[in-house]
Amino acid sequence: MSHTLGVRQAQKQKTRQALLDAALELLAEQSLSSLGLREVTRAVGVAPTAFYRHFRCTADLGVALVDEALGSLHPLIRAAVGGTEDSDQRITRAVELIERHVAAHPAHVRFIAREQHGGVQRVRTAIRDQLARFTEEVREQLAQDPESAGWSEDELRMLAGVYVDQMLITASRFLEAVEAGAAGEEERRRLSRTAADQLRLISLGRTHWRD
Amino acid sequence: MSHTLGVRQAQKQKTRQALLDAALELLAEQSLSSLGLREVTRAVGVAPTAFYRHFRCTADLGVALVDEALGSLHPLIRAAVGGTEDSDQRITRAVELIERHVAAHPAHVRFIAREQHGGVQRVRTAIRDQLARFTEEVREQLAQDPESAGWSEDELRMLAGVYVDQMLITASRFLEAVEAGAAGEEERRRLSRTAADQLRLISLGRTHWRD
DNA sequence: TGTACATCAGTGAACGCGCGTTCACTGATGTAC
DNA sequence: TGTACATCAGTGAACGCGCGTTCACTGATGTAC
Repeated sequence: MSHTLGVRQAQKQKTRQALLDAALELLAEQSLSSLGLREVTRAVGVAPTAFYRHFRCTADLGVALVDEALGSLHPLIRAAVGGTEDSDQRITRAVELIERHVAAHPAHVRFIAREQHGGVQRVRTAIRDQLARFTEEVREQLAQDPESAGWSEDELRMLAGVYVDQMLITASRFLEAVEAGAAGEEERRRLSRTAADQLRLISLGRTHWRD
Repeated sequence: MSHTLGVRQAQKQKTRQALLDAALELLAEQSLSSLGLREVTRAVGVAPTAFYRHFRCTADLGVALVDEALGSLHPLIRAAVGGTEDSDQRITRAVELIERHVAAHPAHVRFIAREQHGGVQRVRTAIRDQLARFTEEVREQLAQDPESAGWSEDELRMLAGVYVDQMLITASRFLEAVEAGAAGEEERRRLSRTAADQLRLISLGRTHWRD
């Protein structure tokens, strides 16, 4: 008979999520360092003071948004990098996964792109740490590939870094096209091709690294 | 007998530059979308209303900062990409140029990294346009290289894009190490090596693109 | 099951403060004669 | 060179406004017996 949460806890979580959602929406048009606590509570429809029941300040809320945006992304990273098809198929699939993720979660992608170098130190740090984890995971995936024979750990990390950087740049480019709606459709196709070519270029460099 | 400016114009320019400098310094700790006009004038030591003699709003000041930060960078880009030495020497030189530029103008680099995806549309657009110009310039330089025989214009632009993206990422990584001061010196050396390896990887891909 | 008490998410009034913007101004610089 | 007038960068007072934070509160939910 495990009522998992209780009415009070459930309601609290709901309000907290409403604050996160409202903040994310407001952050489409501004940076976290200018986001006001009152703006967020006003958008949700609660008193300003209710904010303090969930976060100490907007920077704390920002860190929670980083977890929400990137914490659940690890499976997608593995899916994008892993796989047993040939190189070209993997690249096509990776670009598609990125495009779909951006279309499904544009606000999260924008938040990460914006706050990665944004004005709130703790949020920057949280993002950098998560991206470093992604790089490690990609490195591990690459290490399992027969093509990585003879590569040092540092070299694999360097390669993984290029892939992660490239995926983030591709995501933020897709974002602009997604925001343009139907008008950006051709741009999206063009971006897909360019992104795939750029990944191919990097993979080619990888193949010949040990020449 | 050409007194180039006149006392009044010269004084105005001086104040304008002081506003730009003060804003850039304040933007070390926050984003443009939260920068206040009064903060800037207070830092300079003029009345808040003096601001309006130079800019209509902080977004306008931001666009002026983009020009200051990127407008003068075109010669450096050419120097970094061009040259007749062999590939490895060019890469080493390019990474050195980036590192020196970041050390000489850390605030400018941070501003561009931060506002590239920041909360002020017109500033984002100004940065994107300048970066697109860089990509075109790099493409033109690459086109002159014998190694580019058989490459289409789009392929060269794709390659130029990878180089520009990579240089920007490298610059923003150096920035973190530069901010750490003496403590970041080893990190800077590590970054130099990684950045050079990443450029080598891309150049290798380039060499084998037409295989 | 019912009762008495504890917890705590959300309220609403109040505060002092800094913001962007307006306006009429001052006085040094520039210009016409 | 001197004079009379125009320009305009910077001033300082004033405004209404929304901000973050404090505090004592309310009333639904949770808990102990």
